[in-house]
Amino acid sequence: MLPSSTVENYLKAIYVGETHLTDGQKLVPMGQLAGALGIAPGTATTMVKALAESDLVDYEPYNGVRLTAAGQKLAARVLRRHRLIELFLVQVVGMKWDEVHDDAEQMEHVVSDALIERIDEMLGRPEVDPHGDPIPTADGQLPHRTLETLLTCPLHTPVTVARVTDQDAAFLRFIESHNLKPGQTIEVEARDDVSDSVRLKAPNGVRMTLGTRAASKLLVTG
Amino acid sequence: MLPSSTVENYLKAIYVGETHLTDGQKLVPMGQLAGALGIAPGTATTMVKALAESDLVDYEPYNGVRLTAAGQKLAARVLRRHRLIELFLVQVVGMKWDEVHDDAEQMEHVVSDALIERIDEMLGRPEVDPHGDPIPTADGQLPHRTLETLLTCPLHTPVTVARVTDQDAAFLRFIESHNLKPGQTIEVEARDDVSDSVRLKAPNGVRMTLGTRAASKLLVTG
DNA sequence: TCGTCAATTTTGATTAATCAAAATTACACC
DNA sequence: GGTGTAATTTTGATTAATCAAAATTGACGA
Ligand SMILES: [Mn+2]
Ligand SMILES: [Mn+2]
Ligand SMILES: [Mn+2]
Ligand SMILES: [Mn+2]
Repeated sequence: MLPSSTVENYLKAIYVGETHLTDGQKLVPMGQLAGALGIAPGTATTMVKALAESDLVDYEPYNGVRLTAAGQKLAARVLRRHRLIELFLVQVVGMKWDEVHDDAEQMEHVVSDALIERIDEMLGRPEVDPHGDPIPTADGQLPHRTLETLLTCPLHTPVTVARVTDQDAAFLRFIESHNLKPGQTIEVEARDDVSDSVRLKAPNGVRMTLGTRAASKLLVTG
Repeated sequence: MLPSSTVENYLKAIYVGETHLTDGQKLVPMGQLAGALGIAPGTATTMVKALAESDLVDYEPYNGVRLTAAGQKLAARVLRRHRLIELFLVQVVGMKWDEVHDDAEQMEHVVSDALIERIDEMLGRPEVDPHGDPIPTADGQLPHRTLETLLTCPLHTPVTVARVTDQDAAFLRFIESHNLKPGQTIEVEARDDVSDSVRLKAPNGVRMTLGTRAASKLLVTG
């Protein structure tokens, strides 16, 4: 009756996948799900049918999958654990923000509710993890902030980095080494479509240029 | 190639089982192993044959099982993790010593080497866990202390509690509430075979009586 | 309208871990 | 030395999770 790590990973992937859906879409395609989980497409289909059987998802063959209320609750719980654990490993244990993801990926499935509560308390009921990702509340709500990317925020205006949407360790180290972690204030000076780049001023006043691909992964508040 | 949680649990159970063997015995009986893991005897037989195939154990049908050097190394690693995690949860996270076992039982299989090293460092390379159980060293040695139980230690002589060999939460709470945790100094005042009991003086001077069963679970140093 | 093709599903297998219950074995006792 | 019993092993099945490759579907462009 209690969900396996595998089931938890599927639900979490669907949950996150839903937040990435463009505009009107309501279903996460099976291919995207399989890709996110690193499994064969056929495996995802089989598993999703089983999840539908347990009323954790709604499944429309050939269209995709969506969480039910029950599925959402479980998924939010796992995501909450993941992000609390990441923050705990950084703040309390002193690990680096680029090395906590894999541990959190495993620990999210096994730590007790008592330990999670203890962690949440130690951290002072935090709202975001080390990457600026919002932490679902204990009752399953995912706080939503409207953020802009470096591609859409106003030019020549100080903005604060709020979130980095790429868990890749090399990318995170790059961000850190250039003082672009969440909390830092920066300013976009120019964008150029032709050169596919964004020029900005880092907190220390240093100028630097990012490709648009990378720039789109930095979310900021005005 | 990397051992599953299940394999790690088998190896750890055999490892601990070996330390409980009376004098000349060298093999852990299958029944004892199955009992320790809470699985059916036939399951243990099947699994142990697979472990033998991987050269992690030596298996003598109808006699029992023993770890090879390779098996010992893996088992010591898991036990080290378990005990470091328990101590970490008590010392750093502030959990109680009677509630950390189950979390450690799961986390021992999933946390990264980097996290374990960080924990070991934070704790100052500890030698024993919250229950006084010795922590295997990073190179797989299990430090051995010769301890006596409350049934064998000298009478009317101050002794220090060094280890409590029962993970049961109710028992641990009892020990704690009577100030008998490792580190406390106590004195055995009398033993009586007929009444099956041991009378002792707790640190605060309070007199109390334990049954021999319970008394045998408290290990002390002179 | 139709064909193509990418996405998806189905099929057939495999691996790991487990159980219940039947069969076997060892050994201790008479 | 036989025999009974407890421990152990074997047998036959089940469940969860996965893959590769074949089959199917559906949407879009010609
Ligand atoms: Mn996970
Ligand atoms: Mn994160
Ligand atoms: Mn374990
Ligand atoms: Mn312990």
